[in-house]
Amino acid sequence: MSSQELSKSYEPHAVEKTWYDFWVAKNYFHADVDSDGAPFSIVIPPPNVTGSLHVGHALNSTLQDILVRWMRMSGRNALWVPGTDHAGIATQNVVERQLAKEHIDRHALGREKFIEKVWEWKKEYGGRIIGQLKRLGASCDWQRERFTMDEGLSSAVREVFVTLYEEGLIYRGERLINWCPRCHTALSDIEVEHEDEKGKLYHLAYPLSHDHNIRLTVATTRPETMLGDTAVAVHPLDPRYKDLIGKTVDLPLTTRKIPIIGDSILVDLEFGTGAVKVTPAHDFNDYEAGIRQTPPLQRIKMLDEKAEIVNDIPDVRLEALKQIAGKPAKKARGMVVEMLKEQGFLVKTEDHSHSIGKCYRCKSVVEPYLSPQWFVKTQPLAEPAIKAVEDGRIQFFPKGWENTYFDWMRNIKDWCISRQIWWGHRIPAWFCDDCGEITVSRTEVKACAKCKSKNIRQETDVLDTWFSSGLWPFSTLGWPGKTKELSTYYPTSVLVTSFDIIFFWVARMIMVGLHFMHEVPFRHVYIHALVRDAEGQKMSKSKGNVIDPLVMIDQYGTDAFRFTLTAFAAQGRDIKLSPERIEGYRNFANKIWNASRFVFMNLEEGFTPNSELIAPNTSLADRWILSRLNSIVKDVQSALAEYRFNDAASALYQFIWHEYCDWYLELSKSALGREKGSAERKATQTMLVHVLETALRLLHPIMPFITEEIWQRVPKGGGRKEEGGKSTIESIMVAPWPIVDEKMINVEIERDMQMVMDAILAIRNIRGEMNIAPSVQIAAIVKVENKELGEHLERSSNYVKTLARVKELRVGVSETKPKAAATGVIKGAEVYIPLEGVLDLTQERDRLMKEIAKISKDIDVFSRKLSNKDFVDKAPKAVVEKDTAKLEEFKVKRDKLEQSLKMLG
RNA sequence: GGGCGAUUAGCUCAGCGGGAGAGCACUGCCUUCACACGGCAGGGGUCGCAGGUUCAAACCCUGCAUCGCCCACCA
Repeated sequence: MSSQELSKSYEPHAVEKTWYDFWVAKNYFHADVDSDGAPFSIVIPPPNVTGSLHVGHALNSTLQDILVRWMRMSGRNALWVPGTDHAGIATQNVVERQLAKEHIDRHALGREKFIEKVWEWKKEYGGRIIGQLKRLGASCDWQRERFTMDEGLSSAVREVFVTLYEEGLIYRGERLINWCPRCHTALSDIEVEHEDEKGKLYHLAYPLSHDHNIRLTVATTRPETMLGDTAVAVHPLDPRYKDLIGKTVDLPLTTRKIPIIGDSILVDLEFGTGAVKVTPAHDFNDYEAGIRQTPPLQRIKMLDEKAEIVNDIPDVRLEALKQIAGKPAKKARGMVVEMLKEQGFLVKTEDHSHSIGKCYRCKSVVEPYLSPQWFVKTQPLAEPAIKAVEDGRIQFFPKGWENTYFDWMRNIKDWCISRQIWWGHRIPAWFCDDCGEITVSRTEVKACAKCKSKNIRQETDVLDTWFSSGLWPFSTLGWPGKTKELSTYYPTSVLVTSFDIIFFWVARMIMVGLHFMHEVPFRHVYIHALVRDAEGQKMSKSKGNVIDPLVMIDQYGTDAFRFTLTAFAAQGRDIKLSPERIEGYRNFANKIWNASRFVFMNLEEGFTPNSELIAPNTSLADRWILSRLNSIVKDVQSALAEYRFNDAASALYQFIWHEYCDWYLELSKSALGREKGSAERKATQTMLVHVLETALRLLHPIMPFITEEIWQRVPKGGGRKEEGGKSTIESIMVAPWPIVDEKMINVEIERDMQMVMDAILAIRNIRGEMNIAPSVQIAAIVKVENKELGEHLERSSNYVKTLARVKELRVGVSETKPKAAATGVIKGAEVYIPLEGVLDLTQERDRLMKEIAKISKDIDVFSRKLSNKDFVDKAPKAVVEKDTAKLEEFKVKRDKLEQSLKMLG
């Protein structure tokens, strides 16, 4: 492992694939149910098969990988289950589009053939995202990869469906649902996105049946549905209209008379005209009002499943309807408005902005549509699910998301689970054409359960894709079988996901998991941020601001990319990502690389670290870096345990760069300069290796590749015994996680080291301010307050000489300031630099005056504070004492500075 | 309409009761034998606004403003 083998900068692409293949070959990612160690398990939020890796996946997977690698190193039986989701509508759309390019229509192809095509597509492209996860370094157990339409998962789906049906928690019924006219399917409430849009508010005049001279004006944004009106509602207390309740109006364009009803929920006295047309088959509020009324209102269907106007409305003047039949809703609107206008029923039109529901997959405007669908009765499932979070069996991180969860769960509505598409789990229900009975079964049905007729056909609808992903935490572990995987890894330890699927997925997993497993699906839910572009915009293809993770990986390396995501993964805040931000961490990777190069360069051939030398009785620098290292071990550990990924990352960054590299490596140079084989050199070499090796292990979960690449070159044998015999370990991935050694954390050592650092900084500061060239060696004189400090500094004079480029250092209690000298003041001492030769009196005077001004400000602040009686009386004693001491310190410092100024003349 | 979050150095953000911090950017010096993807030194902020609590407020409370997100049936 000679240093020549290491290039001058880290080249990620040369090593990433090699190590990933190595890990796979060694089977390190595989979790064995029989292995020792407390189980730790995560199931991946299965990405859509249609997807390719975007930054959201990259963040999500990086965080999971960090947890899994960390836990695996910590000796846990760690499992990360990967897989993909069949993503019903999304995938069907993709394949449809692909077929359209070949001028093939799915209806012409037929259901069976089309599904075959989708499978073919899945086989060819469905694995793409998995390959991309591997480039990211994800240590998933690929032997356990699952797909929501695998045989096993499909039987889990069927088991859950049938059981819920038998329990009366799944029912079929005609309800008003959200219909996407483009996808030709029902959607659940949360699959509808509401967007504000500018539209028109049309005022229509409906003549009273008993007196056509009096007309009731209603306001509507959707005039085309007026043909389906079955009532006009007014507020029962409205003095304008209350006497009309019970009378009827003649519905324009039709021959129908519809009642005027009173409904205080539907009608807002303040809005519009105070009178509302009621169309129960095409509006959710009207639908509710229709049920609420006694007797319930008729529901007249205007639209068919294509959201086209249909011709089955009773009692309508055919000429009006004939014209618009078969037209899409939007087109019909214009035509109906035109007709109303011609016949004098349109009073006025005004601009109006309101929110419009759109399909979350294709952004088409959804239509409320009355049709027979399958539903899950959610309330009985929601109650235990709410309780599980209330009593802490499931904890959200950050906790604030629990409120979001509660809000939704406490107002949950039945879940429409049927979709009128082809790709997905076909609902296991059979309709009897003879007696109308519905037979629901776990197995293929041949005859009607009631009349035994063979004249049956299976439901053509499939299930909402979220139905199967809701079972993911246990279906992937072999349920409904009673597998060892289930008993070992369920409940899973933590779910890592983003907030936008709390309702879609998290809530449903909790409901279904509790119902079927009688145990929560996961103990923790970590909700991470959304990744946005540098301006805080959501990334989208149309905006062209998408950052492709694979491009970033190509450009900066996987580790730099992962570290960036981790460093920005603060709880409760979105991540604004830009390439420049990744560049900074690419530099960090390079820094680690070069620090390692330095260490290796300074080891003799065949060097073996001697763990005996890692003891608290070596040099100050050694003891200091050990103390710092152990603090960091502690910090990283607790940060990860609390999902403070950014804190773990910045602690490591700070330690490795600014403590290990900036100080320790520099400090080690004097010891390394000793003759080969000397005790001091050997101890320092051991320490360099030990700290590097430990830091690599701490960093490995975040930066798996570079840490492995370097770790493989680190001479082993120097680790602490309780961390196991590292020399036999083949990979950092399976090396033990560092354990903090509290004894090594030593505040006195850190304080002593601080004094040395302060002295060095003071001298460097003078050099910088006075513009003394680095090549110029200077003399330094330190006047210390007491003998102990003097001895201490004396012992560390090598450090000061090397790091501050001092050729001669004098330390003593009775040292005095030479005539033309610059002064630096540190705690417990004064530093003088004789300025003969380079002296610039004016500059030095300026510097001193600036410093005096600064410290005078501090003194002011503290004097004022301490002369405040209330403060002295009421503040804690320790605080007052601390501040008093500080004030004294400042005053002494100022006196010294003033003295120096005087001496400069 | 309800809820949540944000507002701190030019930018991105940490800090969440006791002397305002980091990274990037900026300025000066340095091709010092690990690293110029570097080193050393430095400049820069009345912590969104207005009140209040407190001996003490970036931090707690109230209100306001701006931005972002989520939820909700406003015809």
